[in-house]
Amino acid sequence: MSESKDSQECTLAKTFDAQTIEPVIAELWDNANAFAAGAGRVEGEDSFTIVIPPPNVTGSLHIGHAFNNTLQDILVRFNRMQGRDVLWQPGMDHAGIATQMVVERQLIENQEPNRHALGREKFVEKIWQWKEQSGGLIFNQLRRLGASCDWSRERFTMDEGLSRAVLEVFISLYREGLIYKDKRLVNWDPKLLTAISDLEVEQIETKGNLWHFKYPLEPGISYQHPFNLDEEGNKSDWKPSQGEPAGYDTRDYLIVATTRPETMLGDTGVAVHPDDPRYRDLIGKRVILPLVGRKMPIVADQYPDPEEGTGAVKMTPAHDFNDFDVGNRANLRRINILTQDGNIFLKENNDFLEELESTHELLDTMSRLHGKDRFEARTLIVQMMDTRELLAKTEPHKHMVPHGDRSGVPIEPFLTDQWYVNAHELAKPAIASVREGRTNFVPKNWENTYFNWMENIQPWCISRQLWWGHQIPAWYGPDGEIFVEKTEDEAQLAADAHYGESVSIERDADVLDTWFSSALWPFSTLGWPEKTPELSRYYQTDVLITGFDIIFFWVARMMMAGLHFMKDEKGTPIEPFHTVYVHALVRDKYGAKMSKSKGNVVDPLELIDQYGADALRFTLANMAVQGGDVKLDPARVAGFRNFGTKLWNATRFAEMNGVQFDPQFEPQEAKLTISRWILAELSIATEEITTKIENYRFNDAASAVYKFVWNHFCDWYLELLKPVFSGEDNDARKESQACAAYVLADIYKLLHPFMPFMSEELWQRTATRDTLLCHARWPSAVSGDHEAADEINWLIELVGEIRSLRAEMAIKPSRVMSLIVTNADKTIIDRVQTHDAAITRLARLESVEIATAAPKGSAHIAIGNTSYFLPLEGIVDFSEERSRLEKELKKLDGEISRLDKKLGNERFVANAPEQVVVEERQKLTGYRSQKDKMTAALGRINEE
RNA sequence: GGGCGGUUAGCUCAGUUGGGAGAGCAACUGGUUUACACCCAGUAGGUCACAGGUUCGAGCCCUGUACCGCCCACCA
Repeated sequence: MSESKDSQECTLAKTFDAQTIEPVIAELWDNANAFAAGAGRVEGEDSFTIVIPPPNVTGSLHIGHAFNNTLQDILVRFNRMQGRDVLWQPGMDHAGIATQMVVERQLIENQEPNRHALGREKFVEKIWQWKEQSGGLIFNQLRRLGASCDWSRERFTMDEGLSRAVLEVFISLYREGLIYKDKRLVNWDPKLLTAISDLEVEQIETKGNLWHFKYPLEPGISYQHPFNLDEEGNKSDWKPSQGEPAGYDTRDYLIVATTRPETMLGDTGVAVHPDDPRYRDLIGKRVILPLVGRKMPIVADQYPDPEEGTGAVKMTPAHDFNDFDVGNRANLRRINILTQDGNIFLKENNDFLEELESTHELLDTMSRLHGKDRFEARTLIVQMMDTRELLAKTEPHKHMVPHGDRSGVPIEPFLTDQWYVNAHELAKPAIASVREGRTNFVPKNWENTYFNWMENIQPWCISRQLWWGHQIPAWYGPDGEIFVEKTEDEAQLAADAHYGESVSIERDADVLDTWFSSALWPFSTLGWPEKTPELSRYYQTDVLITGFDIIFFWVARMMMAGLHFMKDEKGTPIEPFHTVYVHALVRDKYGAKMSKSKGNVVDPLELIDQYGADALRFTLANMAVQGGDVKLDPARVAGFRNFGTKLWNATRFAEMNGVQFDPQFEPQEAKLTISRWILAELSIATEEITTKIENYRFNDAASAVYKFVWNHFCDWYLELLKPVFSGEDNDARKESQACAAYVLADIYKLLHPFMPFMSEELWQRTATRDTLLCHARWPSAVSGDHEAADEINWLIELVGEIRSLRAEMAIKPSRVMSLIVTNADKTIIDRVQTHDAAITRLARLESVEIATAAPKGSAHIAIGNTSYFLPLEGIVDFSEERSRLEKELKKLDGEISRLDKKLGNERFVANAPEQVVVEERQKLTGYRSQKDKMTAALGRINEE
């Protein structure tokens, strides 16, 4: 190549080496402090804030994080390029149970003393040490993904500042009566030895049995129990809905059913429905609890369903949530017969022993069952009941058993003192905000889920019997009086004042549920309760991006906390965010949930190693369809890596042809049709990408970039430029070089939110830039140029038709031939002349000639009113062309008759919008003219 | 039991206000052309789950059915 054509050596490698370059770019951003809040902003622009869903301090990056953070980063980078004052607030969650478990496990592995041996203070110290050394791994991984958080503002839920916020919130809510202490049943985890909230309980379907036990009535009491007879004359159960029973048995016992025999030791009654005719006369009478000998009342309650089971239900108020409620209404005793770790507890259990006679049977029961594990006790009790002929029936039974989501063991409803938040009260404004559109869910249907939960919300149990977390700021006086204060000193003062003397107080040992501090995240991270500049600038945050699995855990609670504590000058509550974008969970390529046990986990870091962060991000963005699951097939990541390579090579090609950024270039002044065309296409793409990101249509935005780069820019624009670059027209070449550079620069910008590394690298390498790409101004769309578009679209269609025809006719690619154009008007003649070089090159022709008559022995193409012929004589068999034309004609006939019918339908013409009718008419005219030409061509072939 | 979502090409999925269905991958045919084989050109492939209804017109709206998935729920 000669110097005069500005050609130069290419400085880019053949492919983008993500492994090497991504870290370099990351460092470039780091050194420039490129993601600090407000970096790159334009004076006067609004702020844009996202708080990261804080990952667990124990966590490492899984594919869900990668997805979630990719979407956040797209929005953040997009807004930063819009010139907004952007803050992406990063941070981590102390993750109470999870972290404590990790460190405890580590102690075991290192054969160090366990936490009880260490004591609370030392153990917590160990966790802090662990956090400093091993915690927060995930942040480096997020950096590798390209997450543009303001890392200098990293927060931790156990930070001093955030802990102050927790303290403030707890104390305020306590003083307002919205936090209180209560003794009621909680979900108790017998393995982790702590209470957990309803949300941390997972219902798992389990195969079990329904055991039917006979509970004898007090001596001397009996009743008539109805029965039915089946066809074979056997007795069967009778239900109140079945009319008259076949007969009655005299019974001196009741039959109750249970899935949990081990809890019967804590039974304190039997409940029946007040209207159940079978038991009406027994209400107020007593039964005797087998194995124990406790005399328990038969009580009436609405809870038992006469149509279910036997209609009589044993009551264990201390070990079952329903029974607890019934017990409250019927005034039944609560007897706890389990220890914290789920063993039977009878000896020296005063609740249990109260009112019992010390019979031989009781002593036997106690010696056989005391201290036994709850499941072992279940088997034993069934055996003991069977031995006494009190086991009426054993039915296999599938039911949902609550399990602790962390420990995986069945949870135990357990009677303890715990702290609760009055969620019902706090939920009211949170519901109203969404109801009234001040906070919006995207997609909107998640609002139903939100309402459904919020409207049925239960008191939130916030105390945990753990050591890692925010210790509850409550102290107890000698008689149990509670003093909630910020510090021990203040509590001491309050206590002394209360008692009128100096007393010793003791702090509540429990810590708060981790989600309690997470609920404050959107304002605690900004410095609240201090009135910081950040708080006023960045709160309310803009959009929260999260998976649907934590709407309840987190979104709902942030709404409650934010609305309660954040107010404007007029005292109007401010929502923590105006939009909640809820994305799907990432599943494997078969749609199954990823889990370690299934072995189908896709490790995002492996994908990054293999294909680069950009490729992974682009894949995830492409799959972020609103509503659907995301099924990730690693093969797709390879495909999008290829997309990156394509652009990389397009840049290489441009560079090799002297394409250089020219600040003088004004797109409005472009003269060449191809320039005006690609600029118009660029504008359309810009408009679409912008709108789609603004509407959280990440997949549409990504595919719009993809299409523009690959199908418009590479497939056509660069191909069309090849003859220009090698041609003699210096002005045309110069404009093309400047125009290509201009378009490329915009491509880098448009691509940047999706593929930040490669786009930044190309941006930096293709010109001397006065800014980082991540701070460059987002392009704006300008109006299109229809004339140029028509012309190039004609060109594309023509070349496409010729290519198809050549392939169908099996004409060798190496064979060049002429194209004969007939029936061309001035416009077409001009176009043919202008694009002669491009057409011959792209369609592999020798020349393009204007003629007045169709040449002999040629294949025919009709576009608009013009005919194009490829001479085939001596090249192919004409029967090929004949059958091709016949096939085309058949297709056209189909279309024509369809349109004829449609347009012949008066009601269509009358009712359809004017524009649709016009379009259909135009289509019909087009097909007809094409048909005419095809018919003529066929006629010629048949003559020859 | 309640609620939500899905069913479109061999596979994975798009299809935003109703005007005869698209992409990527896979398949098939061909290809050393000023970048790119992680490429280029071309081809084939669909009763849009089923049945009704509304409409001039339905993948899209309505009703029902079947199958699949998820969430919530106190069935002893």
